[in-house]
Amino acid sequence: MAVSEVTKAWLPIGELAKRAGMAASALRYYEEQGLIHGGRSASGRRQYPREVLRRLAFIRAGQQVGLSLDELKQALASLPAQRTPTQADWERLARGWQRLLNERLALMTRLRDQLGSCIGCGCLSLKRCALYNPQDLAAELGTGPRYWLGDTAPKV
Amino acid sequence: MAVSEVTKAWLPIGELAKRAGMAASALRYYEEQGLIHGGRSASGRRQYPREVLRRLAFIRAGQQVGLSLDELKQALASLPAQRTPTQADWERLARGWQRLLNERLALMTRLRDQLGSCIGCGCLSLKRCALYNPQDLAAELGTGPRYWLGDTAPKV
DNA sequence: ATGAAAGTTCAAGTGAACTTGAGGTCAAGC
DNA sequence: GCTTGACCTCAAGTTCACTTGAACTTTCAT
Repeated sequence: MAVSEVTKAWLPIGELAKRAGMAASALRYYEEQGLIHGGRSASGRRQYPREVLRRLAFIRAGQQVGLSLDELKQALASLPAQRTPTQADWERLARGWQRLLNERLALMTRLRDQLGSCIGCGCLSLKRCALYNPQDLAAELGTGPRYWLGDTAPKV
Repeated sequence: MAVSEVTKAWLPIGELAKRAGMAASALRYYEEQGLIHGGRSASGRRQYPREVLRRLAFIRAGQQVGLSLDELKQALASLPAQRTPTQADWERLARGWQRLLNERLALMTRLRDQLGSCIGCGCLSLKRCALYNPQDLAAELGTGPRYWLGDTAPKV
């Protein structure tokens, strides 16, 4: 019989790290933070089901659009705890996410379009200037990561 | 004669902070980091020309799209040192920036569009999956801030 | 049987972007 | 003239998302 029986396919952390393109230390950190979960072998080594790869992909992509690990954790928490998430589960997640992505896209687009007419203009129309009045857009971001926007809103 | 002569309009740090919607401590930090510059009063207090407001707007907006202070500093360094930047100067900056914004927009758009068909699908086509293969897009981001993408690329 | 490779825990370090606090100075209004 | 508030410096603290290192164990190939 071949080396893999029915390929139970528990992934040790190093293997998972390689497949996900992340450092093992990061995965340990994620587990510690409750973003991913796995079992242990008899000798205490971490073992992950393949499903975790999808979680990691979700996490990575989420980070790319500026979500914090905490936000990602919230999102992932809505997945079923012990049964393997179905396609429908993931799609529900993705949908909520697309809304956020769309918002962020709108923010950036608006920023881009106003830049040319705004940044060099002397900004006579402060009321509608994306640069001087980012707070209305920023409000949507809520308690997100600091680097998306500081929490101080202009009083101007 | 009114209270403001020709309105020399040096802004003390508190005033600038209020107008920019940022904390004074942040402005001190920016100055320390060389992103903004100002003079001092006889008694050693910081004084900023109004032009600095524009720099701050630029900085804030840049942060919103994920640029680091270091990148912003580079961009701002291309402004004329002591003469007040002209409209043309700012527009040149804005143009280079729009390119970057466009790239980032493309990344996010692609991410959004692939999410629905990707995240719940089992991802048979790993080769063209935005979730599993973000590194080609990420490459453009260069040495940017960490939160845009870690530096590890998947080997998958 | 042995040594490398891969795993473990736990504490501490890193870098970005600030904030906070202590201790002190200066200017303006009453 | 005195208090209040805005400002100063400098050092240290904070959060996020990890990484690094030390000390130790387990697994695997030869």
